[in-house]
Amino acid sequence: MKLALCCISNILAEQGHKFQTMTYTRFASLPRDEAFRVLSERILNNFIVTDLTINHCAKLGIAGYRLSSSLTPVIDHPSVDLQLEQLPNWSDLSVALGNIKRTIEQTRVRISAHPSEYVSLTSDSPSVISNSTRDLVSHANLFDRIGLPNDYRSPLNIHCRQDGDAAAVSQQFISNFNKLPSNVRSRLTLEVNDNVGGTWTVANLFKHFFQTSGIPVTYDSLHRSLCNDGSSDEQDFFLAHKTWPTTPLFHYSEGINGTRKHADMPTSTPRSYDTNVYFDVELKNKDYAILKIINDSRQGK
DNA sequence: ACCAGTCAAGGAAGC
DNA sequence: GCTTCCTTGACTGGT
Repeated sequence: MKLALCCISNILAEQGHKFQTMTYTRFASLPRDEAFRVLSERILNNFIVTDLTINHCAKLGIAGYRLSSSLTPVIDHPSVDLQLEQLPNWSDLSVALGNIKRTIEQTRVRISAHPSEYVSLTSDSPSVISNSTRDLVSHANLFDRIGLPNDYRSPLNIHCRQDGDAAAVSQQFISNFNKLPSNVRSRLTLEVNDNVGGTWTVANLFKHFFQTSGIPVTYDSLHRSLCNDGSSDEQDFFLAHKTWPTTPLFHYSEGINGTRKHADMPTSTPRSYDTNVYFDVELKNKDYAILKIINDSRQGK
């Protein structure tokens, strides 16, 4: 069983290596040159922190890393829609991307991403679909820039958040999915939802997305416990497991007092049922939580 | 230096 | 139907 860090290393953050962001509102309020200067410096910082974080994972024995989905703020906003090449520090950004690519090649840390929960491929609103498409394409293009495989070894994992008639909702999803560029389609996976009594259990994802379209199902221990149709954890784990043509990338998290709110630290360890699997660890203390799981499992707890 | 409010998104859930 | 909630951490502006 291999563990993966989600977005932020708390250890590096304490050392001052933090991601930066910028809102569209702020960007639009500044004079153009100033806005571009601040934005491009923050994006460069984010690429540098990403490179540091992947190296950090490798050093700690953390086998995977989920990229932050806020590495390149503002540029994907519908009113901005910029390419990285159009930023004033593109040559520096290009070097930083090359460094990330080399780090991934050297460390062999498995890279993934989990685009915003607001990405929706089932909405009736054309603007929601176009915004979601732009977001997914941006992720996939960044993946390409840093040399990630164009398949499920580097998954782009999202949810189908629309509840309702499973067949109808999935049909609408697939209709929009089919319009996506291949570098998105070949990486896209769907995760079990966390809404109680929701439509998108592992079993429904399996039936309406994997069996019809071959889309892998991302098992999540906490979401599954909240959203299931009476099936056991083991049943759902294995059902999801066989949808992956490569080693699955699943999620492990623990809720506080039975809620979906993520706990700071683990009180248990992910169950891999003796299979080969990666787990994104969605606990708030991040790498501290992962190190605890690693230490606990070494001690046979 | 610190603190509270802001930002950003789309669907769910509650009036 | 409308409002609020959900979620997150860095930014922002006022003190």
